[in-house]
Amino acid sequence: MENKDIFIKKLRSSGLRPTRQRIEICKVLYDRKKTFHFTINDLSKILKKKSNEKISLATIYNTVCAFKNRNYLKEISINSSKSYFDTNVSNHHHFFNESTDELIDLKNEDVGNIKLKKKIPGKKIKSVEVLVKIQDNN
Amino acid sequence: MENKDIFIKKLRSSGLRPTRQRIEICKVLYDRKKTFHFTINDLSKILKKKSNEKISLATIYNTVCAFKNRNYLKEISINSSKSYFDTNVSNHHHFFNESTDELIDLKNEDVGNIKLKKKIPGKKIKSVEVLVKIQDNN
DNA sequence: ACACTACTTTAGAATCATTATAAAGTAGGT
DNA sequence: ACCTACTTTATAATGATTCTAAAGTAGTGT
Ligand SMILES: [Mn+2]
Ligand SMILES: [Mn+2]
Ligand SMILES: [Zn+2]
Ligand SMILES: [Zn+2]
Repeated sequence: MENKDIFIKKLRSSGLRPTRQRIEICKVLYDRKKTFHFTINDLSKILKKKSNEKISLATIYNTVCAFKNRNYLKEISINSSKSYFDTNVSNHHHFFNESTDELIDLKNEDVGNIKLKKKIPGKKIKSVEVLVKIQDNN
Repeated sequence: MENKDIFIKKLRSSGLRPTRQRIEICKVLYDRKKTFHFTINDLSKILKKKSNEKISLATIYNTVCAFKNRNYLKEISINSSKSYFDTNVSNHHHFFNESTDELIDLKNEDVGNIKLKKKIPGKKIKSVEVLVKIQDNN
């Protein structure tokens, strides 16, 4: 399991000791090929299924928050009821399927280049992101 | 006060009786020239100052929610901690000033036309909105 | 104007996501 | 092995939002 070493590095560089629980969290987050979009509740349920450890919500929040601060995870705000996180930390755009509450990455090339014609003096731009809300054709 | 009649119509068409409290809420929301972006807490504080009535949070939530359902208000999700509402109910884009937690409208013409090159079969697009996060120059 | 009924207001409780607390457990250095 | 700082976890606290139910009010009809 060479990935484990990568996870340990991720944890250490986030200021966290590599513990059993945190390694399990890393496996769910990063042991996959595609981008993972999730809520804390999603992550918690997956951990309950896939891992033998019981991992408390406090530990999950703690680890996710540290990864977010270290820019190993990105937070996405879609609606007020809960927070989404994204293993794709680059600036990018999203579809949000309101029928399934599912987030889907949009590649930057799938969205024409966005040129802002308005500037605000004394302010710098931190990000420009597009959210496309979609629904099932009923 | 001809505006009062407009407020009464808004309320009735939202399925609400025009009460003292709801008229006060309407005044704060709609008796202004520019778009108003607010949180429930903002609105509550303004009502405490500008109005002699004491208006409970329950009434504020109730009224705002009815206006949102009737499309007299639009909800904007910026971060997970609280919900913003907008008296500009058209599809439009925003600056969000992270230094002040302030929302600012961007006109559609201030953002180049956005052409999506990716479609998702069986889904229809409900909205395409851009959020530009800005911060004070240090 | 009076009465009736359905809708409204409100204080307070309930809920839910998230954060904080603090006691018991563990990792890493010596 | 020992020490100490960091971690885990159950549990409590918080804060936004929603719910409840009792007291108040608006609209309708008389
Ligand atoms: Mn989910
Ligand atoms: Mn505000
Ligand atoms: Zn993404
Ligand atoms: Zn707006």
